Parts: sequence; C-alpha cells; structure tokens
Amino acid sequence: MLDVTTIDPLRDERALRADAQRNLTRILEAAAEVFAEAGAEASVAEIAERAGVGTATIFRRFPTKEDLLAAIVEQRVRGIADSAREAAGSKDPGKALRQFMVSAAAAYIGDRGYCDAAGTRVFAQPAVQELVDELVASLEQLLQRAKEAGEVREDVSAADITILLMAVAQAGLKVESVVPGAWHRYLDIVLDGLRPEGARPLSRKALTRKQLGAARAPAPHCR
Amino acid sequence: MLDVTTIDPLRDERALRADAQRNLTRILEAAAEVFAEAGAEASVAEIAERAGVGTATIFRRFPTKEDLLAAIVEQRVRGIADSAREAAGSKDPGKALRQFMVSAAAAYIGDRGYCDAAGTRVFAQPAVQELVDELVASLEQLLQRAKEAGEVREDVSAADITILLMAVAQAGLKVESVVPGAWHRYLDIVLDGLRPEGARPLSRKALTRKQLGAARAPAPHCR
Amino acid sequence: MLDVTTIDPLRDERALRADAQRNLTRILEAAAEVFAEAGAEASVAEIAERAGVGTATIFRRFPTKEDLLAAIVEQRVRGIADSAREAAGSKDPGKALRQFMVSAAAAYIGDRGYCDAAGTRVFAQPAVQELVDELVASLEQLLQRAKEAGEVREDVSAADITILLMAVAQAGLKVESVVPGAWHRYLDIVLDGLRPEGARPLSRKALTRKQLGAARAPAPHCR
Amino acid sequence: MLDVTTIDPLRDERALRADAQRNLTRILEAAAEVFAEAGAEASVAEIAERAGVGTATIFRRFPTKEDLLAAIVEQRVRGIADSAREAAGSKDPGKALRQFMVSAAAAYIGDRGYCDAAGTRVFAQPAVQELVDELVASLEQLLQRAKEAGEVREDVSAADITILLMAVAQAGLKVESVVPGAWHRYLDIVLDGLRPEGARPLSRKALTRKQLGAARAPAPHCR
DNA sequence: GATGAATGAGAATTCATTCAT
DNA sequence: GATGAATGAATTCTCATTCAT
Repeated sequence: MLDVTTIDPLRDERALRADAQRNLTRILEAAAEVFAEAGAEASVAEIAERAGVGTATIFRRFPTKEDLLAAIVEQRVRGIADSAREAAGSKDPGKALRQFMVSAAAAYIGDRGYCDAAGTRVFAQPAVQELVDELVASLEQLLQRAKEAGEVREDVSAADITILLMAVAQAGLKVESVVPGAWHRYLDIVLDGLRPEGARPLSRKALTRKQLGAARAPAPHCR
Repeated sequence: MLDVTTIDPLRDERALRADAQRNLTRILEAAAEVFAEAGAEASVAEIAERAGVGTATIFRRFPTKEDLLAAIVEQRVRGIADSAREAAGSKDPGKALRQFMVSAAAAYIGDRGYCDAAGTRVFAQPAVQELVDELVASLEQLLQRAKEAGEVREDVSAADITILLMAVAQAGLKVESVVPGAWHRYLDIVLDGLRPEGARPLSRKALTRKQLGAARAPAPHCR
Repeated sequence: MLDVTTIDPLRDERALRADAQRNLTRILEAAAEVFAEAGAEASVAEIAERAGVGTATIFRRFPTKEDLLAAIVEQRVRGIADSAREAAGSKDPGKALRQFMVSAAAAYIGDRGYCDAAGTRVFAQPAVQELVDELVASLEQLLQRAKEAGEVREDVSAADITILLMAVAQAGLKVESVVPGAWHRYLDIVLDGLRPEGARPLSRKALTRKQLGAARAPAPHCR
Repeated sequence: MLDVTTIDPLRDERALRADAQRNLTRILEAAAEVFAEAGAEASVAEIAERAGVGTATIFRRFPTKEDLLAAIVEQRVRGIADSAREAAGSKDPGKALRQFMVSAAAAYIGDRGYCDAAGTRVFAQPAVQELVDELVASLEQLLQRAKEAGEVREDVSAADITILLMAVAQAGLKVESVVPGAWHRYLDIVLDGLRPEGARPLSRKALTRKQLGAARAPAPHCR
C-alpha cells in the first residue's frame, strides 16, 4: 500500500476527489430531481435521503439550501444558454427561435424548482446572472436575425422571450400532470403573438437587462 | 340582557349568527388581504391577528387552512366569472374580450394566494369548480362571438384563455415589484397571438373542461 | 355554567390567564434555574423539559432564546436595583454599601446565566437598561453618602461598583463549587480597595453611564 | 525520493518529524490566535483553516478540542509563570508585584480562550497544574518579600492574587471593546485593596493550592 | 361559540469527531 | 502521516392544528 502511495502521490488526491466528486454528483443529481419534482420548498433532508448522504454532507458543500438550489438553477440556465447560443448561429432564425423556445419551455416544465426560483434572490447570484446575460445576448442575436427575416415582430426583446417562456412554463406546469405536453399549445399561441402579422403596438416598454436581473423576492421557502 | 335572551331564544340565535357572520366576514376579508399580499404560505396566525379573532375561530369555520384559501379563491373566481358574464353580453366582443383579460390578469396579479393556488387541490373543491364552469361557459359565449366578429382565431377555447391568463399573471408577478404593470406588455403579445392574422395551426388539442378542473398538486405550502 | 359566565365574564378570562400565568411562571422558574446552573448556553429544550412544557410553548412567549434570558436577567437586575434603593436610604452608608455588595455578589454568584449575559446584547434591552439606570442612580446616592461619611474613597463611581461586583462574582463562580462562599474573601479585598485609607490615584477615568450600558457582544451562545 | 527513503529510514523519520513539528507549531499558533480572538467556542475547523492543515491533523495531535485548548492555556500560564519568577527576584517587590499583575491582566484580557477556560476541566490537566504550581510558588516568594517591605497586607496569599487577576480580567473583558484598557482602573482598586493601609480582617480563609487547582466545570462550549 | 394556549412534527444549520484514501 | 469528507447529535425556531377554559 505504501508503495502505491509513494509511486503516485496524486493517486491519493485523485481518489479523494473522485470520492467527493461522486458524492457531489449524487447530491446534485438528487437535488435536481427533488427540486424538479417537489419544487424549491423540498427539504434538504429529502434530497439527502435520495442522495444517500447525511444532510450535513450537503451543507458542507452548499452552506445554504439556497446555494444548492442556485447550483441546480445554474445548470439549468447553462443548458438553456447553450441552446440559445446554438440557435443564434442557425440558418433559419425563425425556425431556430421556435425550436429554442420549445426546448427551453420543455426544460422549464420539467423543473418545478427552477420555476419557483425565477424572480427570486437565487437569480441574483453572480454565476446565474452571468449565464442569464449570456443567454440574453444570444437571444438578442437570434431575435435580430429573425426580425430581419420577417419572422418576428420588431418590437419584442430578448427579455420578453425569457419572460414569456417562463409564463408558458409556469402555466403549463399546472396542467402537465393532467395533459402532458399541453404547454405546446400555449407556446404556439405565444409564438403566433410574436409574429409580425397582425402585431399591434405594445402598451409598455420592454424590461431592460438590469430590470430583468434585479433580485426581488427572498429565495422561495427558505427561512 | 339576560332577560331578553331568555325571552326570545331566536333573538339570541340571531344575535349569535350576526356575531358569527361578522366574524366570518372579518376572517374572509383578512384572509383575502393576507393571502393576496403574502401568498398561500401566509400563516393562519397572521390572518387571525388581522381579523382580530383567535386562530381557533378560523379553524371552527374552516377545518383546514386549505379550506380557507379555497374560500378566498372562490371569491376571486366569482368576481372573474362575473366579469366574464358581463363581457359575454357586450356589443363589441373583441374589445370586451380584451378588457376582460386585462381585468382578470390585474386581479390575478394582485393576488399571490390565488396564483399559488392555481393548479392545486384547492381548485378541485366543488364550489370552486362550479364557478370555474360558469366562468368557462361565459367565456365560450364571448369567444364564439369574438370569433364570428373576426377578432379571434377559430381554434382557441375558453380553457386556453384561462390558462393563458394564468401564464401572464404568474410571469407578471415575478417582475411586478421591479416594473409594476409590465405584465400588460406580455398580455398584449398573447392577445396578438389570439388574433386570426397569421395564426398557425396549434399542435395540441385544447383541454376539456374536465381536464381543466382536475386537481393535481397538493395545496401549496401546507404541511 | 352559563349563569356564572354571564355573571362574571371576567372569570373566564381570569381562568385562561391563570392557566397561562401558571405555565409562564413555570417557564420562568425553570429558565431561572437552568440558566443559573448551566449558564446562558443552556438549551431551550432543557428548560422546556424542566418546566414540563414543549419548546414551542416557550417560543410562543419568548420569540427568541435571548428574550427569555433577558427576562431572567431583568428579574435579577430588578432585585439588585431594589436592594440598592433600599441601601441608599440607610443610616449607615458604609455598612449599607458593604451589605449591598455582599447581597448583590451573592445573587450573581448563584446565577451563571446572569454572568454570561453581562456585557452582551441582552443588557441592551430597554427594560434591562432602565433597571440598570435605576440601579446606578441608587448606587450613586449611596456612594455619595458613603464618601461624605469617609467610608469610601472619593474617586470611585457607581459604574465601578457594578463592574467590580461582576468581577468578584465571575471569579468567585469559578471556585464556588470547590469552596462555596470563597468569593466573600475577594469581595473583602475589593471593599478595602474602595476605602479612602491608602487610596492611590486611579490611572483611568471611570466609565460613563452610556459606556456602561453600551451593547457589545452578541448574546452568548445564541446562534 | 523513494530511494532515499529506503536507504535511510531515519532520515525519513527525521524529515517527517520536522514536517510534523512544523505542523504542530502552526496549529498551536493558529489555535492561540483563534481562541484568543473568538474564545473557547471557536470551531476546530476555523483553527485548521488558519493553520493551513486539515482538521484530522489537529485531532491526531490533540484527541479532543479540549486538549488543544489546554495546550494553549499551558503556553499562556507558562508565560505568566515566567513573569512571576522574574518578578520574584526583583529588588522592589511592591513595584514588581504591581508590574506583574498589570502584565498578567493584560495577557488575560487579550485571550478570551484563556478566560473561558479558567475554572474548567482544562485547568485540571497535569501539565497546566504543574505550571500553576510553579506560578504560585514564585508568587508566594514575591508576596512574602512585598509583605516584608510593607507593601502588601499580611493576610493575602498567592492564590488570592491569581483569582483577583482573573476577576479583573474577566470583568475587564466585558468592557474592553467599549473602553479599551478600562481594566487598569479596576486593577488599581484591587491593588489598593491589597495594601496594608486600612486592611480589615478577611472573613474567609485563603484557598489551598489543591483547592485552587481542583477541576470543576466541564470544558467550555464543548458538546 | 370563542379564544388563546399548547404542542408535535418538522426545517435549516452547526460542529466535534471519525473514516477512507 | 496527512487530509478532506462524512456524519450523528444538537440547536434554534415555525406552524397547522387541537384543547381547556
């Protein structure tokens, strides 16, 4: 045993990290599942149980339940931001926008925790903010191109898209267990509302990026 | 006083009922306020305090916090249903629909408790169901006339309207404290999506009334 | 029963209050004992158990463990302040001061919680502050008369007395279980230090009342 | 590296010891700092972090947090004992006693951990006891000479001095953040109390050495 | 009928200490 | 030898609901 250790000191380190990483992964997986199913008010104990660790182990990695939720939200936003970046480079921007919105809404629908977290302090975390900014930037590119192609009305912004997505997702979530996928229908209607045909002037200004990112409510159900 | 009581038991009963009725009214008013401001997770104690009664008095009338919330939701839905009935008789169905949706969304936005309750067991209560049915019926009339007037696409249903309203309200609520009234913008877009111009076929069927009413999640934040 | 109730509506109220008062008394007694024995870091659970109530019952009366401790401290300070007021009116101020300091030190010695609380946020509570001010005022009277009688050096203040008492008590507490009452000896030495004979100039100014009352540390062991 | 290790095991051992010694030193330094600042309830994790080692490394050397605190206390007492030994040889015993008490009180004041540990099981550790005995022995010499010089009353003992120091330090600590150095004033008064002028008979016997060293309370804040 | 009191069942969070690598 | 990870046992505090008066 000593030999092995001596031969490759890194091994020891790697082993530890592997172990920790495995646990961390399990925690994140469990948290993602539990938050997705039960929403942000899920208890840490429930997550710990699903992960097969003690609650203290979770609090070692994430000083606060809110931090854990933020980590999950971060993953989710990262995925959406990636989709948006990909979509931004597409040849057919109208189609790409539609596809992006479908995939984003699908992601949101599956994640009650994410929906609960929207508009809370969780989104004020720098890491999340950064990803949101990235997402918005990609979306703006995509939107610009879609507008030039005549597929989208001129007066909508990237911030509008993110909020409308949230709207469809939240409402869709409510009926999801009764009619899975029903949200597609509502997204279709919203998408039609985004088209230039029959567009009527909007009565309010779009949110600025800062407004979009402003932390508002305390994190959900964290006392 | 004692004499009077003895002489006419009915009077006593009446007096008690008046008292009880007054208490009930105060409870409902307080609950409406508190739930609207703080959402469904508001504590019963807070409501009792605002109503100036003991918590036990509340539980005498409403066996469960959920039942109290349901009563409030009932009031809210009743108001919306009234609006819908009124709108259904309007001369200009397109305009009436728009006005109805604005007022309904405004009502939802101002009521966090209602938004929290949407899609939960609370909506499964018979009294609420009944009112929802009434609301949907009025909306169907209104919609039919708006379609005939060419103001609304043919393929949307009353259920769609209620869900889209919820969508706009929930998303609007998240940004309401940052940019009050921003939800008007999102409602505008949705309204444009409901118009016949540029309407594309919807990929899913509308929800039936039964599906719309099916209870799903447990009541929010009740342990 | 109705008759009785009707005759004297207060009875019902009194009964409730009597019940609550009894529990409150038990809580306060238990808290006084437990804090006195185990210090401020004693757990609320321990106090609840000794009082024969649930912890939630304690938290209903005292929103915070710190508030409970403050209530106990308040009682203690009130007792000391009463002693001081009485002593201030004595004929023999030198003897009265000595007796006061003995009784105060004895009170402190028996109360670890009080000693732990000294110099913490607990003493910043208005009710406690007020009593401390009263105590200091009485002490100043007493001191003035003792100085005039030539029993106390001119340069000491009431604040000095309270701090020296604390000093003797804290140190005395450490040896109390080994040699009960040993603190008398240390108090004797301090009392001799307060006499005019052989008094040497003090190198620092006395604390002002405000400085004496300034909240400093967070409450002990309250997380 | 492997070769060297194999060739000369002692070398390896020496190297390890040097390493271990360095770690031990860092742990002790960190613990001294942290305990001094935050008191005995400082967490082991904080000390480990400041020392740049893992917590397990600390527990390897010190089976218990209490043992670590004892080691720190030992250092502190050693320093005080050194001062006392030095003072005992001074030409002007009255002045030397005063200077010793000032420096000792200053040391205590700067060390919350030490103050927390006073009168607890920590002082029962043999190593600490031994140093306390040494301290007391030096103090007795010093006292004897000071008494002979007429600077100190006849009836005080070395144990009294150590306890009065503790008293001044503990009380001084409470006001230290408000009026730094205020403890000098209280020490002045105690010093005057130790002088022969106006000394009145003490009502209790001095503690014996054994009594001074008897362990009493459990170690502070260790669960 | 009404009320405030009481409480059991949690929830988040901390920490000394042990363990696997 | 050293380390960071893991955790059991506590701790403070909350709240829907029941009970005694």
